[in-house]
Formats: sequence, C-alpha cells, structure tokens
Amino acid sequence: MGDIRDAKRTKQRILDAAAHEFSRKGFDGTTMLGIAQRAKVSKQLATHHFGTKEKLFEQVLDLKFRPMLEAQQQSTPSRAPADLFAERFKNRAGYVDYIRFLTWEAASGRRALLPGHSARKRRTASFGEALHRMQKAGELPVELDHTMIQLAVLALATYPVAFGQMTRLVTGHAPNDPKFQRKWYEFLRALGERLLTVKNKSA
Amino acid sequence: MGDIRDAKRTKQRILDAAAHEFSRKGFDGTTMLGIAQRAKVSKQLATHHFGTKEKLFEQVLDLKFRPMLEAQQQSTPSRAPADLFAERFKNRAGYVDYIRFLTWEAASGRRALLPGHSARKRRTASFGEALHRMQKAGELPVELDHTMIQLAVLALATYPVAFGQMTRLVTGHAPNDPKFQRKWYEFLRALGERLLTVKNKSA
DNA sequence: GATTTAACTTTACCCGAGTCAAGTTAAAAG
DNA sequence: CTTTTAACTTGACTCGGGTAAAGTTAAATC
Repeated sequence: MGDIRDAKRTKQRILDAAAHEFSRKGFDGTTMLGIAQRAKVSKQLATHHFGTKEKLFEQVLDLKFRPMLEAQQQSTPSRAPADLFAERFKNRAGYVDYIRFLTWEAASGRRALLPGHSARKRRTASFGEALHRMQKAGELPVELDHTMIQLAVLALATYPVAFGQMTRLVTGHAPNDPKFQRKWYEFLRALGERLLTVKNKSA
Repeated sequence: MGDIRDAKRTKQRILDAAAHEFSRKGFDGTTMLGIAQRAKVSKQLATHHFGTKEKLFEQVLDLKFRPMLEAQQQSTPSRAPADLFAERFKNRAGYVDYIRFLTWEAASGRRALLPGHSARKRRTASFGEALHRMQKAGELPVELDHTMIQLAVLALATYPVAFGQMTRLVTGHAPNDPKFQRKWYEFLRALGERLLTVKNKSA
C-alpha cells in the first residue's frame, strides 16, 4: 500500500475517508476495513492512530462539524423577522452532511450523540432569547410561544433534507434540486410573512 | 425455555419482540439473539419460522405497519382547512414507532425501505389532489403551491417526534410529553389559521 | 399406545467485525 | 553508515453475528 510515512497527511486521509463512510452509511454500517481501503491504508493503522472506532467517529464529528457549528453561530436572526424560516432553510441546505448526522442521532434515539452538545445548547438558547426579545420589541406576535416558533423553524428547515424520500414523494423533486429549493424558499417566505407579521401593530 | 408448541402464538411473540427491538435499535442494532431472548425462544427458532433476518424485518414492517397505513387512509382532509397541520400532528403523534421507522428509512438514505411504497405513493397523491381541489374551491390560498403545503404539513407533524433530541433542546419537553403536545397542537392551529386563511375571500 | 408430524433446542460452523502483538521498512539523527 | 524512532503492515485472536444441520420433545393421528 502507499507507504509514504507522512503521519499528518495519512491521518487526514483516514479522517476524510471515515467522514465519507460514516456520513453515508452511519456508524454501524461503516467498517474499519472500508475506511482503511478508501484511505489506502491497512485497517490496523486507523486503529493505531485513532484508538478505537468510536474515538475515530468522535474525531470525525469534531473536526468535520465543529467549524460548521461555529459558523452557524450567526444563528441569531439578523434578517427581517418574516424571513426567519426561509433564511434558516437556506443556511441548513448547505450542510447536508450535518443534517445526515443529526438524522442518525435522531434515529439512534440517543440524547446527545454529536459532540459540542453544550455549544448547541447555548446556541439554541441564545436563538430562543433573540426571538423572545423580538417579541417584546413588537417584531413578532406575542400570541405565539417563541419556543414553538423556534421548533417550527428547525422543522421546516431540516425536514425536507432529512426526509428526502418524502420530499421526492410529495413534490417530485429531490431535496437538493435547485428548483425545489427555490420553491421551498419562496414558500417559507410566504409562510413567515403570514405567520410572523404582527397584527394590530399600532393598537 | 417455554416449549408450548403453539406455532401461531410463538410466531406472534417473535414478531412482537422483533418489532420492539427493531423499532428501538434499528436494523443493524438489532440482533437475532436479542429478539429471541425477548420472545423467550432460541434464536434459531426465529430463523426457522421467518427465514433470514431481513425477511423477519419485512414481516415486521408488513404486519405492524400495513394496518396503520391503511388506517391513515383517511388522510384526506376532513376537518376545517385551517386545522390541517394540527390534525395531522395529532394523528402522527400516535404512531411513534412508525415515525421511528421513517427516520431510519431517511437515515439509511434508501428511497424505499418501508413496504407498501405504492400505497404510500397513492395516499400522498390523493392528499395532494385534495389540497388542490380545496384551492380551486377557494378554501385554500392559491398563491401557495399545494405540494409545498403538503410537505410543510408532514414536516411539522413529523419533525418534533422524529428529532426528539431537538424538541427537548428547544422546548425543554419530551415530544411525548402531553404538555408539549398540547402546546404544539395549539401552535399548529394558529399557524394553520394564519397561513391557510384565504385573503379577499369575496374579492 | 405406536407412529408420524411439527415445534422447538442444541451443537456446530463460518464469517466479518474490531483489536492486540509482533514484525518490517522508511526516514531522521548522530 | 549505524542507530533510533516513528510509520506502517502482517498475522493472529476473540467475540458476536447469522445460519445450517442434526437432535429432541410434545402433540396429533391412526
């Protein structure tokens, strides 16, 4: 096999291969051999570098998604309130792999499979508080529970990508089809408009 | 072990056990031994009755979910248009196991893991047509693409249950918490009201 | 009550998974 | 050029998975 003796690059290759396999086949569906072959390495080398399979998995999650999570830090809504849904979807649609992991986390039934749980928690909380502030500022209807709004935002941004089979079934388009994305984006704008517009603003 | 020589009951016990295991641990996570032990049977008996693990899985899906799918045949909206979202959620919330399987299907990335695919297809189509008819009858806003509405209905009905970890994170409640379900139901009613009410009905 | 049939269990096997321990080879250091 | 160190590979092992075949026991049939 490729015997280049460059640990750094090799580890990176293994990491990439692992990310590829894991994100496509899930934890159980992925084998160390598969990862190794993709990385053009003996399967034992992966173990040698990363310890166990679980640890490798964690490493993958960490290195691959931590930046993404940090980048999403700008989840504090900056746009117009009515565009909340649409913008969140636009953002999410770029992180298909992340959604796939979220879906596995959901399917696995565990409470916190993904790392950076506390970061997620903080981010979620701050987003919630932002919504709350917007309500008090009269930019969002106070009749709606802001945690429910938040959940709806997530649902509408995530579901079509996560449940691709359903999107295909219902709309006839794949979730990554630009045509679908445009239509869904427009729909979410309309939805945001109708749902989040404050009635009797001056009353 | 229990040696009762009642094939019918035994098969049913195995089926129940399998449904329990599969729906909690997924296909890969489930072992024949686990199923057998739960059914108080040797693991080989399961194979003897059902052939292979895959076949058992299919049987479980078939026997457990076909009735449920048929029951959902009444997915043609009968309620007031504005209650579309809320009612669908209420319906879905009763089928937690089914949602779990859907989530696996989604996570697996396959297009049609669940059986009765054609039935699902038909049901989906008829629901879509119903929405379309309602639009033409002036009961739903025509500005919104009805396939998008349909997808939103699914998203809002399914997501909180499927992504339980997120629901917990955002709302602080478990998805099966009655308190949450009530609040979400109310939210969806409001959402339906605001989104689906036809403007300028008499114009 | 003997025989047949079907419901189960036991034993055994293969395979592929992850992992451990020992070798081998390349590069760096002196 | 030798030594050392680190990067890898090879071989071997265990464990748990699913499955096939043979053995056993209960119930049905005559």
